[in-house]
Amino acid sequence: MVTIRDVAKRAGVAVSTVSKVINNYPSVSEDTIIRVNEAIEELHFIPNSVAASLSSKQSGRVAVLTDPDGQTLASSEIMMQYIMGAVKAGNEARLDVVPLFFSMFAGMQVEEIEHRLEAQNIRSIIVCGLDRDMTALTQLIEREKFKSVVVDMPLESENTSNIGVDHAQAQKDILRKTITENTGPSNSVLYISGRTNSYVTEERVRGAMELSEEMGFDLTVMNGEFSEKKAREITLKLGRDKDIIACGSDLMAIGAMKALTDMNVFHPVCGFDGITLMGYAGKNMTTVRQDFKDIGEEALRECCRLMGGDKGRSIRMPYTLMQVRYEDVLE
Amino acid sequence: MVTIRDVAKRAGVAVSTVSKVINNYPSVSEDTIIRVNEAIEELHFIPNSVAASLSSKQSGRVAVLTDPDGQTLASSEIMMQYIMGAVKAGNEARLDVVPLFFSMFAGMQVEEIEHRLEAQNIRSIIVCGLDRDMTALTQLIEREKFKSVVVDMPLESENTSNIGVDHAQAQKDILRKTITENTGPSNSVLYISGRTNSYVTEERVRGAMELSEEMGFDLTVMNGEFSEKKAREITLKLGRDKDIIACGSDLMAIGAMKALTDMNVFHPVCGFDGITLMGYAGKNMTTVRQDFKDIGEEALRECCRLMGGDKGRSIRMPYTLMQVRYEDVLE
DNA sequence: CCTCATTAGGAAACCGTTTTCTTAATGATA
DNA sequence: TATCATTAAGAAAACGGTTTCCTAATGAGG
Repeated sequence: MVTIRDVAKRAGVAVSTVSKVINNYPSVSEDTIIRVNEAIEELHFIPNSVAASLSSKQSGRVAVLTDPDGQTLASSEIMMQYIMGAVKAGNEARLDVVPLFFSMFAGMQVEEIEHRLEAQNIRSIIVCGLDRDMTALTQLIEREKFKSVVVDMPLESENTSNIGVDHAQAQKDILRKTITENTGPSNSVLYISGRTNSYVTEERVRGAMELSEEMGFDLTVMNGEFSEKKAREITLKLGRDKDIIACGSDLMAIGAMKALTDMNVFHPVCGFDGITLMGYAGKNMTTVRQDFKDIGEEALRECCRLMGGDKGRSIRMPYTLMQVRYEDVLE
Repeated sequence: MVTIRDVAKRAGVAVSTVSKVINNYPSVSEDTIIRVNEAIEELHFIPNSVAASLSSKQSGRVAVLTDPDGQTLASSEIMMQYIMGAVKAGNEARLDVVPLFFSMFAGMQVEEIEHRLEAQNIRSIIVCGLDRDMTALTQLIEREKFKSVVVDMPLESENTSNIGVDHAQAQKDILRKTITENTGPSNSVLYISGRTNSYVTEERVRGAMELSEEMGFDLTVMNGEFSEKKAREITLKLGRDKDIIACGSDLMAIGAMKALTDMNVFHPVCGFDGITLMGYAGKNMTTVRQDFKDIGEEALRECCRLMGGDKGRSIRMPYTLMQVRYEDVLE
């Protein structure tokens, strides 16, 4: 393995100088920079990230915490996107990204989790799929020992940023689109919501309710708990008499659509997320497509900013409204 | 952060002694072990894996190389399972697992990939989703600079193990089951295969052909390239006159089933993999369920063995035949 | 009782970086 | 010309472990 010493020798400078060049420190002359970079090129030197992360409290590593075991079947796809995005951005920023899963910390106190993260030189965490009732993880973020970027939870502080789409607005948009594009009476909407301990549920429900006031349609909200099965049951019971079924997640939208199909009723259904599975569920479905990979990337970049000293903030990501078609799945 | 020095002080021994206790070295007295472990407990000491991996050529880190961008939509779920399994087992073995994606190495020569891995202190790699035409990655494995565990490729050497189910046997089993459980004539099977540059395709096709000889049914093999669309097209063209459609992957099975449904034909279809998506595709489908998470776990354990000095070998993992039902998806 | 082998434990070097000090050299100012 | 900043570069001390010696103590063998 070629080390920084080899480069230093080759360039005829001290190791510290090479390090400064690598990290773009000021107070290195143009000449030296060139000489060092040549040596780096010639020797195909790549700095050892493990050593860097050990010696530097700066170049910390960042953990992506996800919960692919979590409630929904869709989560595996979504979590993978988050991870891919973060790993990709981490690669570009020369930052080690380590994937961790909620299940690893099951039953642990905050302190222990903290120790475990410290023991991996983790300085920053990205948390995806956090619910209100996950106290240990929430505490972890709030104690601010780590720079945190939380996806879809309104946490914000000196060391904590949050990121995600504007769920309320997106819900309004997709629902409005669904209503206006369908010629039926559309004055009666069944909204099947996600679990109530989830922030996105609150927001999405709020969006739906606000729109119902604005447009003056009838809105029934039922708790589908993010469960396809539950959504199915609710739809079987109440779906027939409604004009439109709106769901707080794609998975529930699928459950609802299956139920409608079984009943031989053909109301439009809209979901939320934009998972691949949607393509397989039926016709006349729309959804809000979030770009989870982009979110993962941006979350990692935000980690860098926080580690660089920036204050926590709120980041809203774009989304798109889409008509679901099986043909799209076939690429 | 509490370090090994703190523990040493507390236990009244040298750092080296603590290290020996942590790593279960011999030549430490029972007494000392107990004292040290008490100190570890009391201080809540967790060894820093970064430092360990820097100082020790032994405690290397292992990379999981996956390709979730890859051809199939299913891959995101499958790759996630591999990663989860590996991370879980890595956690237990106190080994850092770092996720990497094929796309990161696109267009690179082996040497560069090697350097990049070395620069992360990676000593062992798990490769999932490798195809015959990925020369750089194949070379990477064959140069044996790293201990490799390859999923579903028959690579084996001093430093290389392979792991996976017996694809030929599994294909025979699922096909036999599909044939015997369906009362129709069943003397004519359409087999839609995966891409030909893939080892699993060879094996699965071999299995189907062997069974066709053994049981004396008619077998037509078509190349579906692991594509749902292609499988759909093939089925539209040839499916009607067959009795059974067998596919080299679930995704293709779904494409085939959709095509049959569109044609109002109801032949049994069998796939391969056991992805969640199958539950949404239709009735009368069977598949071979692989436990990708288990494979990931076992792969990581094999990395440990290889790093411990064991020679490479071949590991066959169990699989199950299953009837696909939407109800199962609803758990 | 002396020698030799064996064992328990410690001191110190090392892994490959970063970072903090120093020092030397340069140029500006008085 | 003497003084003081300022800048470029190097030496050395971290970072938190592992590992390689080395020493002291113990017990066995003669």
